[in-house]
Amino acid sequence: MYDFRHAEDKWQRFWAENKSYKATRSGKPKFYVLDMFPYPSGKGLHVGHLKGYVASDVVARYKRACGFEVLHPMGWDSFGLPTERQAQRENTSPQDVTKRNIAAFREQLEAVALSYDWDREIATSDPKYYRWTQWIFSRLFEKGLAYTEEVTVNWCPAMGTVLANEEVVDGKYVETGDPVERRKMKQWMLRITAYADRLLDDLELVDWPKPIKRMQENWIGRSEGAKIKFQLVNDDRHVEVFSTRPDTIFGATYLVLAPEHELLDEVLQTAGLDLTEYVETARNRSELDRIAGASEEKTGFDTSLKAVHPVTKEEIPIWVSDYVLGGYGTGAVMAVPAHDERDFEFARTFDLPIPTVVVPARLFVLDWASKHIQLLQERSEALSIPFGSVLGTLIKAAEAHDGDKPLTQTALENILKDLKPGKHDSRLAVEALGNAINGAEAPSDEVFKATLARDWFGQQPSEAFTGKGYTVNSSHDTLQLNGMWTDDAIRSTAEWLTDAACGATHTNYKIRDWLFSRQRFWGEPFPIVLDDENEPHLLDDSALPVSLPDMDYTEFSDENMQNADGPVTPLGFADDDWLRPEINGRTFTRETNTMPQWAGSCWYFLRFCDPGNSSDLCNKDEEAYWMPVDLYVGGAEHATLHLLYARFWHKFLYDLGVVTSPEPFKKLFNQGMVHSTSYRDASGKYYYPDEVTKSDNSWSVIATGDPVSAQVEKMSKSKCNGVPPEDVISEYGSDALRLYELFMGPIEDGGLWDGNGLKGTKRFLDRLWTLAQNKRVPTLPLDGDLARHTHLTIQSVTEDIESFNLNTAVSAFMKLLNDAGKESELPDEFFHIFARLLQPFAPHFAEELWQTLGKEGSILNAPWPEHDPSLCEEDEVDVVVQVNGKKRAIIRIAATASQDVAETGARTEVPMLNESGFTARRVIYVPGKILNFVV
RNA sequence: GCGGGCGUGGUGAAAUUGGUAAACACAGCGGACUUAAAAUCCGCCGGCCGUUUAGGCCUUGCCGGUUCAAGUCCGGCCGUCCGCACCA
Repeated sequence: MYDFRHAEDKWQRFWAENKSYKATRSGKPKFYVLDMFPYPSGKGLHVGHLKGYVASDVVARYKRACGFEVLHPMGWDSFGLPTERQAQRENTSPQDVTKRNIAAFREQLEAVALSYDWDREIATSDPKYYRWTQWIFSRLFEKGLAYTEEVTVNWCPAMGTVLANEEVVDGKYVETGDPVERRKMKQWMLRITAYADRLLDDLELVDWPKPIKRMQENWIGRSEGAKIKFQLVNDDRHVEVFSTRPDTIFGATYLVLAPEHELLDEVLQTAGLDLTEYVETARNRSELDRIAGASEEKTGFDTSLKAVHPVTKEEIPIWVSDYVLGGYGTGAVMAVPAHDERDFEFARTFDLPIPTVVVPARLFVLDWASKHIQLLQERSEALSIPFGSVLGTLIKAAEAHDGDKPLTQTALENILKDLKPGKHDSRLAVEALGNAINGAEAPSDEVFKATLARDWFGQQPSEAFTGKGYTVNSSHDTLQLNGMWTDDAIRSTAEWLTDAACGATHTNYKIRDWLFSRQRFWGEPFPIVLDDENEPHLLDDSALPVSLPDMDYTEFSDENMQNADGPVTPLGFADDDWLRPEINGRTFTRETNTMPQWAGSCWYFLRFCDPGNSSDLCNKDEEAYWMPVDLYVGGAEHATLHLLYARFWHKFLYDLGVVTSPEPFKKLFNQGMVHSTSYRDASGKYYYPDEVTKSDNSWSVIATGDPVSAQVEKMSKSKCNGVPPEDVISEYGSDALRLYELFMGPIEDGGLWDGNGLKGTKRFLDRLWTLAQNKRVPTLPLDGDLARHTHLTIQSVTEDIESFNLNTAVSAFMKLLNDAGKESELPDEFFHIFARLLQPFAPHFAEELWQTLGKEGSILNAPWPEHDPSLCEEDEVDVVVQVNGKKRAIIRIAATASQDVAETGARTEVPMLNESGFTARRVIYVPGKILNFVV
């Protein structure tokens, strides 16, 4: 039996003593494999966290064996609120808590034999590290990308701090679920919006999962449109609106202001009570309330202000409604009820007119058809289907064919030509048109006109049409849009607006600037001091790092953090020695906010290239050699947080010339969340698996007999379903754990943790070990089927690692072992290859096996095996014989056999092929795969 | 509501990218070894029909299409998960 405890002790010590994973800049090609570094919480790691770490470790080890210089580092994202809270609870300092948690985390990671270069270990809370975080902030400040502003912020009372937009989902703090309020406060902001375009466009440069890219695109939310000015009646001021559809300007029958709109401030002084109350309530509404209101009926008030329509010069009313957001665009919209769902609802609610100015392409088809009735009728007769069906199918096909582009006459003619009975699913269109046009008879021109009129002009539309189409009802003296396709109408309108000096094209973004300050202690202090007027001054670089002061942390009780004037920051309690520095004879007050947790992780991958540098954040040569990160592995939950922030800072550093690549992470992989069964009683209290028992299909608590429900949930300590790796390792060993983490399923799928599954991977190692002890014959050559299977395994495992399909790599090992188990003697060569293939997956085992084979030194020095293609080829192959696609037999013939040979072979196996009257209409032969007789 | 993904045995999952569906493993069942249990080894293991055998039919959420051939491609449903959400 393989003694995993002995092997783990021995080899972990060996690797540490020999610094086996040390990365040094060399002449070799480099490969940078990075894991998202963890936040060292007091709860420790569970097996779910390890899945991505093990997977990236396999790649790191494989790349080393392939001759790459591999950088595979690990560190700690160690600033953060939970540590601060833990320190309060334990009456100690965040520094002490951090130190302890890091030690515990590192011990857990080392037990899994992750091949990190520990000499490069960093922690974001180390002053030697955050000195450079502050340095980057200083550069941002100098370039005007960091600024303070009185803004409406997401204030989280439970956390006692403000939060970034990215940290708030559904009006709650994404980490804890605590509600978030809106509050006006002066805060530090980073101008990420200045990089919006590049953050969006450069997504093309990286090999990332599509969902993550899509999430970033949506978050940045670029939309092209125009800003349009509406002059106020009897007033020289104007309201500016943003619209992505300036082409619908003739359909704009009123304006709507957001409750936050500044024009209202004055109106409110004379307005009636109802309006005032509405605006005040909306302005103070919490995020949660506002979201809840989205599904309700639209509300609003007429402000009694009037604006002049820029084209028609008609007077239109100005309303206020909370469906218009103060923070997006200009905080005001021109309402086009016929072509915007929200405006439509609003107009319905308040009984405002809904004039149509765009009609869908369908109309064009009808219009064209009305002029080509002859042609349609011919097709109708040729296909012997009703005229209404031909037309309906034509419309359906035209829309499906090119829904977003204008239809051309040629396109319609082609579609008509391609029509076959039943070829297109046209039920809906046929139904509608069949009724309208009345069956097989070709309708008259009048019928068409009547149909068009009824559908688009005659009555109020039943819903907003928001797609592209043809512009109608949109011509006035100087601007004629009638008949234009939407894209052209947008262009024409924009030109007109520019000429008339009442608007211009404009690109708008959903992304806002990044709120960059927090009212917490355990974060990076800003390199900023404030003068008596509260104006910020940047400290000289020589003053860095601005270290956190020693403080009595127990003072940070929740009561102390609040007072009548609002929140107080912990650093505000620091002694004057720290808080009130004297610079050039003048006394300043330090900025007492700290940076958010995301700051440190924005650039840590750079520091790993040169972690000890005290004169630079990273040496230029080191950066140029190692960067960018070739493979980055971590959870998808950072899609619009860390991954966006880090790209922003990286681009800024690129502009400064500090880094040489525009994007930091070339290839990204998301590991899925591991789930396991959790047990919860009626009150919501969770129990550990060993506290509950199952009888008759229901679960109950052993101690009390209370019933509990069992469900599958994300693995986490708080749900008592997080499995600690040390428990698994002591029973099955580190290598069996590693193999199981990978064997569970694809990396990105997460999967369900099944303790029994570990038996399989442990059994695999034990059986291989036994084979090596009992059946090894050193002089035996590796040949025949075993040689073929072995080399095929080299090939498939290599491909699997390259494409990150590690679950199938493990199963390839098992198949090879099952095959080898049938032999009575096995050559050394077989084990040599097996050990090297296994090294990235089961490193302790591979070392131990290598040594058993009499090899000198560590297997880490052995090169990755290469497969011999000539050994992989087979002389004879299985070919499936089918009749009409149905499997009838499998024949074994020469791989190079001709079709004649194959057919002869098939006839001896499948009697029905020889029956009189059997004639194949066609025979399809795919050598090595299939022989199909079609009758 | 919008965007994206996913749906295959009792379970986790494979399937050379259109060519033998269910590899590999877990669980289960039967057997060997053992005083016994564990461990280990051997066999069976999608469904239906067939007493065993031989064999046959069906099967990748549902309906339809393309193809000699569909888990894979196309269209439409249903279910599920994730992200965004009154973004003009």
